[in-house]
Amino acid sequence: MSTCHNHQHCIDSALNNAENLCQAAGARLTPLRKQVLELIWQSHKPMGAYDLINMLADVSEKTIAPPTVYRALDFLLEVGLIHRINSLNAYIGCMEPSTKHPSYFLICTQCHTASECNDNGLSEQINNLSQENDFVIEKQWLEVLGLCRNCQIQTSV
Amino acid sequence: MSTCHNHQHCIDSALNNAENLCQAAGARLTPLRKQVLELIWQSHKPMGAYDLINMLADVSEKTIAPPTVYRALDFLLEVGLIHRINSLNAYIGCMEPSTKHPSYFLICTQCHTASECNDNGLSEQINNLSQENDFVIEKQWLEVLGLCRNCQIQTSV
DNA sequence: GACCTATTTGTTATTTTATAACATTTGATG
DNA sequence: CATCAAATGTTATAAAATAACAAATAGGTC
Repeated sequence: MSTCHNHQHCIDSALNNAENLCQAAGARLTPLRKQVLELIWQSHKPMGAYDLINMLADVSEKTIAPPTVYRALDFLLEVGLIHRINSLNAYIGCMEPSTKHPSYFLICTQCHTASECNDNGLSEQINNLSQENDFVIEKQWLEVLGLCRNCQIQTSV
Repeated sequence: MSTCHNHQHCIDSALNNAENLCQAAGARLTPLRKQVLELIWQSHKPMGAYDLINMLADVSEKTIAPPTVYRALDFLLEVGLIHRINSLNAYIGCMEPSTKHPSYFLICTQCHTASECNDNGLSEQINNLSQENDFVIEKQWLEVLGLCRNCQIQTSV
């Protein structure tokens, strides 16, 4: 991903965004939570909880137990700053945390990049489908696994 | 679910279907695999692997180790006789195993009934979205959590 | 600032879900 | 009936997540 955009800028803006959102919502983006969010934003690939634990241990020079990270993840999920990729047991930064929205992802099985696609047409279709079934939506996840543009090229060479 | 249809018929037809499909595909629906499929079809609720292990232990009077069940589940997933509900780490019988198709589910958070909805419009929408992103689909899952008709009524009383 | 309370984080142990590695059995085929 | 591949059994372990309780810390109130 660092090939096609300035990723440091990406991280910075995500963190700034997070600060603002939390402030507005009266939620506390503590150092730990911010650190976890920052680690998640290191890449555009979904990151496992235990990956984060290891990264935290590396950074902070003290071991971090699972509950610590899971609580930070729960907070970030709750506030909408990250999404969970269920098919991978992994977590990824939200591209548009300012508005609550469903979690739709295209996930490359080769390079593991996950790209969020907030598609209104798709949302409507799912809303309609739910209405037809008298079903009231609480949460929703779409996970599409496959090959991204880049990896199709690599693979076909 | 047993309230609105003859569930034994449901199970029977699923098992028959499975027999035929496996025969046609040259896949072996062994007694164990059939038994696991039958247990999964006991309800329209997603069933955990360890639930199945316990049920098998009850039925067969001998303990069944995890790998045994997971291998049966892998087989059934492979052939397309069941789906995995990633958000619940659980497995459920496929309603239309004769054709390969994506896994779209409405899952009630109250009664835990999961209903598969094979919607072409939705499929097309997702295909379009993928094409726009030059993404080649391998697998896909949609999981919508919420309240089914019945449970809305129960809840609002 | 001192005190109180709620929130957050630390810590230990355990649960839940899934797989690795190797042994044994079964079943189709020559 | 001998052989080989596929399926199942067995033991141990990995990976993901949570329960339960203790300690620390941030905000609000006097």
